[in-house]
Amino acid sequence: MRFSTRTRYGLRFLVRLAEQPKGVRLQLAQVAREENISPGYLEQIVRALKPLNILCAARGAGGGYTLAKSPEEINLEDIFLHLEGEIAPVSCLEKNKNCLRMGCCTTRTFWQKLDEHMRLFLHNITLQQFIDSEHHF
Amino acid sequence: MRFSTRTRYGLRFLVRLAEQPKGVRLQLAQVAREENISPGYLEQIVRALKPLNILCAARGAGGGYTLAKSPEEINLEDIFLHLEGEIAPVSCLEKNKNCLRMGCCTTRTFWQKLDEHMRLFLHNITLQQFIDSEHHF
DNA sequence: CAAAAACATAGTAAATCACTATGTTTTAGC
DNA sequence: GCTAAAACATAGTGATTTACTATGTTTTTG
Repeated sequence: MRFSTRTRYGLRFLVRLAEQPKGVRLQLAQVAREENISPGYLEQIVRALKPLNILCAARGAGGGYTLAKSPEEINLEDIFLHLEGEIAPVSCLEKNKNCLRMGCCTTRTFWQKLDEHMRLFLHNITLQQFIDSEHHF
Repeated sequence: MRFSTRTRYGLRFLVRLAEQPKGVRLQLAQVAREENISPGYLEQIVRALKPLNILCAARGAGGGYTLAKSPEEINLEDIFLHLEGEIAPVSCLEKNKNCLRMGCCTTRTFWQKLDEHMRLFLHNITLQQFIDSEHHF
């Protein structure tokens, strides 16, 4: 069970944005340099976050990114969902895939519980917790 | 975030053994047939469980496997550890690997918490819960 | 001693991962 | 308006991992 670099890098990018005072833009290339992440790769990752609508992008020279919401309104379940593709721990649980063993599988319910447990954990963590020393882990 | 077929198949094999009355042996090939798993692959998986010492193997004709402990003594954390290799959600947390960003990483503590959370969840689930309708998920 | 089962290692096709390369489009500043 | 800088976008690619298969050896029962 392992999360990809996509999720790790993406999260670090978002934490960087969350650390910024409201309205202050950060450029992707700069974050990539500071975080030691390949700029081209980070661009792909950030693009995957687009449909989530938590990013404000300014194009052109002097552009950059800000968060479209405040950090406490952004939870990790959503972020992980967009970066990992799906969080489901086993392929049997993916939607649009109905497992043949569904009726008889002794382990299916377990995997569902694990999935729920994971989602709940991630749902209750917001970007705010990464920057707030009070709620820091 | 996804668990491999190794873990899924291995778990199903162990649940099969747990379902059996105490002392009743099951043959790997039979389980593989009934669970629709490649026998050769299942052998590899079962071999990975060996160091855990939860299996009793009888070699030779008429041989097979039983559990070496009662199902409520076998928890999923141990099983997953042996089947997945390591449960750590990100490579930075693996032992014998000291991440360069360790001191400055804003997300490391989060990954540690996720790791602990996951382990605790798995630790509190035993094979018994898969066969017991009372404690069934 | 033959068959059946566990034990063991090596190889392999397919998929996934972690990028790189090569652009296009938009905007700020001169 | 032109140029540089930044976001936006797609395709390709080498390395690694996954999910097996193939080919045995060893042990035990009948």
